[in-house]
Formats: sequence, C-alpha cells, structure tokens
Amino acid sequence: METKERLITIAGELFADLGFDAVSTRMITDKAGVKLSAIHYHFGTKENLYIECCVYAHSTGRKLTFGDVMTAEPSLLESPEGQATIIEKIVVESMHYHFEPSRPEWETKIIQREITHPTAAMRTLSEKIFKPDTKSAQDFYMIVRPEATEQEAQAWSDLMYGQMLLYKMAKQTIEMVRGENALDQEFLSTAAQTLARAMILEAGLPLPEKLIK
Amino acid sequence: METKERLITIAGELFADLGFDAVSTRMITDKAGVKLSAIHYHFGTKENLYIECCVYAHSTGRKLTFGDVMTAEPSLLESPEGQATIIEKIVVESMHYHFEPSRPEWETKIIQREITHPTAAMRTLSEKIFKPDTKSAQDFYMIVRPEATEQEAQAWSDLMYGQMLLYKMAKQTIEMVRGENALDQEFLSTAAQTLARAMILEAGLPLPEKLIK
DNA sequence: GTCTATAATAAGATAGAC
DNA sequence: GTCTATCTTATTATAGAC
Repeated sequence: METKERLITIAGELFADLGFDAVSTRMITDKAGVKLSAIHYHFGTKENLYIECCVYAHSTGRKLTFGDVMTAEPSLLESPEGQATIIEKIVVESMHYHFEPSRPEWETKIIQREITHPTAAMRTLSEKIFKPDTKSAQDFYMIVRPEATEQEAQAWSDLMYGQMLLYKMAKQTIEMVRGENALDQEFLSTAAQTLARAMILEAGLPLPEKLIK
Repeated sequence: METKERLITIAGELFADLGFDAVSTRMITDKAGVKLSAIHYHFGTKENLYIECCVYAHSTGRKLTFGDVMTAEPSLLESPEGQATIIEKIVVESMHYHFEPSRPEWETKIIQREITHPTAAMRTLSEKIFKPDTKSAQDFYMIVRPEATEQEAQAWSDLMYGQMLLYKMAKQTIEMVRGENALDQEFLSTAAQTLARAMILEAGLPLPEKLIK
C-alpha cells in the first residue's frame, strides 16, 4: 500500500480508538513502519492527517438515508404499512452500516468521535452528511404525521442517532457493565428490532408482521 | 472556597469540556488562581484529580432510577397505566437531571465523557452507578413483559441512555447542524415526551392522557 | 520521497525554602 | 499549605543529506 494511504488507515484506527490528543505522530509512524517525517511530508501537520482520515472514512461507506428509500421506492410512502417498512429498513440498514464486522470499525467510529468532539473536520462533515441526513429523516416524519412540529420530527429521528452513538462510543463501558459479548451481532439485531418497533409505534404506524413480538 | 474544592470544580469544568488530555495542569491552576504545585500537593497526580472530579460530580446529584420509583410507589406496578406512568416519570426526571439549567453542566457531562472514554475512574462509576441503574431498568421491563428476553430489556432501556448521551455529548454538533437554540428547554421537553411515548408503546403499554398527540 | 538529526516547545512532576 | 525554581520527558515540527 502507498505510504500515504497506509498512514491514513493506521492513523484513523488509532484516532478512532484513542482520540486526537492521545495519539502521537510517533505512534502512527512506528506502527506504519515509516519515519516520523513522512507525516509532515504527506500531510504537513498532524491535524491535516486527522482531517484526511475523516474524509477518507466518510468517502468509503454509503449510509442509507430516508431520502434514498423515498426516491427508490416512492410507492411505499402511500400506505401506513409501507411507511413502517421504510423505518424498519432504515434502522436495520443503519445498524449494518455501523456494525458490519467486515467493515473497518474505525471508519464509523472516527465519525462518531467527530460528532462528540468536533474539530476542523466537522464543517465538511456537517454539510456533506449531517444536514442532508437530518433533513430527509425530518421530511419523512412530516409526511407520516403532517400535523407534527419540526421539533417532534427531530426528537423522533434522534432516537436512531442516539442509539448508534451509544453502541459505537460507549462500547467499552457497556462491555464492562454487561459482559464481554454484550454487543455481539445477536444483540445488535435485537436492538435494531427494538428501536424500529419504538420508532414505528411512536409515529403512529402499524407494526410489520416480523416485528410483532 | 477551599483550594481543594476550587480545583475540583474548575478542573471538572475543563475536563468535561475538553477531555483529560487536552487540559493541562497549568491551565487548571491558572484559572483557579493557585500555583501549579497545589495540584500535586492535594491530589498527587493529574489523574487522581480527574478521578476526584468524577466522584464529586456523581456524589452531588441524585438520579432517579426505576428501582427508586418501584419501591416508593409499588402500587403503580399493578396496572399497565401505572407502569406507563413510571416510564414517563423516569424519562422526564432523567431529562431534568441531565439538563436542569441550575445544575453545573460539567457534573453530568464529565460522567458521560467517562462513558465514552473510560479511564481509571470508570471502575468506581460502573459499580456504583451503571450496574445498579441498568439492573433496575431491566427488572422493570421484565415485570411489564415477563416473556421478554434479557437482551430485549437492555435494548429497550438503551433507548433512554442513547438519547441522554446524544444530547449531552453531541450538543455542539447538533447546534452547528440545526441552529444555536436547537437544544433549548422547549425542545428538550418535546424530546422527553417523544422518548417516553416511544418507550411506553414499545413496551406494549397504553399512553397516558397527557402524552397523547 | 525517505532518511537522520535536531530544534523548539510544552507537558507532568519534584525539591526545598518559607 | 503555598511558593519559586527546576528536572525529566515527550511532543510536534523542521533542516538538510541522500
């Protein structure tokens, strides 16, 4: 792998786990098997490297949004059952996006870390990801419940954001409290279903067959 | 105020906002108007100071748990309506606990930060707060839905934990994306109601009067 | 592009006077 | 208990040879 890309993936992993401050440039270059000056040659500063890690992490994945589903299958919007299906789809897909074992964990974790500790990289992420993402979730809710306020729509979509944030950022703590395998695939699948049920029912929609307990 | 307590409150504020690594001991002592050596005299190390901040932050507040309500008003457990009332109470109280404007923000924020970036202070917090807290929420859910699995009960209570974490830790980002006053008291009140509705309905309970939209 | 060597700075911690 | 002065170490960044 090229030195530059090597540095990004290795630094990204470290940044995601330990945070910007706790990672030294030496730690990165040692692990990458290159010399310290490589960072400054390729990125200028440590901060630039961090920003490039965020940009890279974002560019690799493709997170499904309400907007995507609404344009791909607009007919689903026409019935309460279809609307409920959309919610289920998005929740399950989001959980996959964040916790698919084959995907390097740092790529989603560094974004979540950026959400809780925004740096210079946040401006880019905010415009490119969060604003459109939030907007489409909110638009969806307003279609389902046209009488709802903007605040209600936001609070509703926050149910999903909060859950993803919790499982991504508090993993270590949860495993400490509940045991080593607390967040295994089986649990995450249960959690996705529980979250989907909660969001569907809160929106006043009927539960799809497979979500009925 | 005593030097020792001064240091705890001022350091706590800085740690909560910036994180352990980003706060230097000189930053703390300068702001507190004391000399650098005061930290080492009173606490020995920077890490010890951090731990004492967490302990202090925990000891000041008293968070209402499911266990508290269940022992205080056991009769509520007997009907679905009473059970729904318990959920509503806990959610609203938790939101107050975390976002009451009169309470110093750092006291809850440093705990949330500890959840996402556990340090040596976590062992204490885990045993004293999280384990009993999680346990009582889970016990409650199993009373409401005895046929539920342990995982379902956990995923359900996570709805609340995720929400609190999101609004506490991602405040800056949310305000950047949605606007300056996105998390004002009015919104937080709406969010509490939305969360309570979602949790009550997911548990298969009837909505209390004042939560019906 | 990559290396070695080094500069410049800031950090946590300590010693000892008062 | 608090002060000044200092130590030790680790950090980011740079200069210049190859």
